[in-house]
Amino acid sequence: MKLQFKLEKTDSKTKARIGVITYHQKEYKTPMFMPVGTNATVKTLSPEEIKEMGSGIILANTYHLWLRPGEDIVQKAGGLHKFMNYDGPILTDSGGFQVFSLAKPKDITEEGVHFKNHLNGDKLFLTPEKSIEIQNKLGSDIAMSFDECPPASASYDYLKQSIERTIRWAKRGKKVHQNPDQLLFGIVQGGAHQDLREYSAKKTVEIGFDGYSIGGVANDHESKTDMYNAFSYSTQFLPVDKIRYAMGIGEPIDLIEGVIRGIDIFDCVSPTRLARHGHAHTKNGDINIRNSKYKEMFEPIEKTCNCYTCKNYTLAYIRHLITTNETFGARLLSIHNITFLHNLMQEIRENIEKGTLLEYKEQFKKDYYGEKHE
RNA sequence: GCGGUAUUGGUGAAGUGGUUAACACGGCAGAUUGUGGCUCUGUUAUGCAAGGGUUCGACUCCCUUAUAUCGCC
Repeated sequence: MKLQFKLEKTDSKTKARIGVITYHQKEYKTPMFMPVGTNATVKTLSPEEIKEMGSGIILANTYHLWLRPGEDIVQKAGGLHKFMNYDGPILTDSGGFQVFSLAKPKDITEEGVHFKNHLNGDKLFLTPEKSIEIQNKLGSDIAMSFDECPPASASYDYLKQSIERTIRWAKRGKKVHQNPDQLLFGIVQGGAHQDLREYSAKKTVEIGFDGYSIGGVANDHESKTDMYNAFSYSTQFLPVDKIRYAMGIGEPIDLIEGVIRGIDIFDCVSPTRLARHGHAHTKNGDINIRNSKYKEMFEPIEKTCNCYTCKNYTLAYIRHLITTNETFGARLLSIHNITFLHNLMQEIRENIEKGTLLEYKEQFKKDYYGEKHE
């Protein structure tokens, strides 16, 4: 049963959109934030908790599941949903980002990418066809094209030839894609260059995908301006009736700016990673719960927050769990951080409905960064 | 009671007459955007048990005291 997307509303003042994803009789609104579950689990959280937080799509990682337990085992289990007991929609990354982080430019060939298994150093070879085959077997609802994800600081010439190759890889991947219940998304690259983003977007749309991703952002300490421009340069050439997905974006302000530039869905490791490192999102900025000032604060992270963590646990207790390296602390903070982003997206949707998204953004920034910011 | 040995940050400790007392852990603080629960960065003893002495200069040598510990009567 394929996941469906329907565009419901477009903001008159910005490029923001509201849409509905239908999946097995359930509806999920966009703009949406997707938690990341690399190894077929959103780290420390159960599927019940994920659903209770209001998550829709979650992300799993092709590269990691390819290595362990292997796509054949997941297939034997009946696919990712059954394997991990999650009946909501699942999106799989293509492994392209691991190429970016594990391979050297010289290991990237026309045929595919040679790189080392990060677990044991074994030589690996991933191709567009292999990536799609793995994702077909995993049985995710949305598969990603296998792309190269060059850093934004790469030279114009490198980006240009990389985009050309990613487009050829996208065609190869689409050709072998054969899971009728699975959508396949193409990926737009091009760094911060307007013409390259335009070219990449148009060529990718020409191939024809079920949705489109913006890749190559927030991977190289590039400026916020460059990131936001990359969104704008890309989305303007994408079909309005298809999902636009900004890969790896999760800072609250980036979500708002992304939505304003026409993005529908985002994924990011940040809420769960920050949680493991003891950080919590709040309306008034992120906090490091290890800070000694929380030692005796017997109150929730945010009094107004409706999440399980804030309804039941105090800063002092969570700080204690984090400093003693107890996994329950990471779990409580993960619940809070993911809920925070889901609530943020809901407020974004409400403000698109009301036509007040830009005002909302200004207020959010004031609260989050303080009066002094900008 | 007599004799030996020891005492350096919150902790384990290095140093041995010569500029700012090594290193590690911990603490404090920061980083983290298509996940290696990893990692990285900064900071953390105005002082070497206490007091006195020798010396140009002492954590380092000497004396006294305190404490710990071992052995002997």
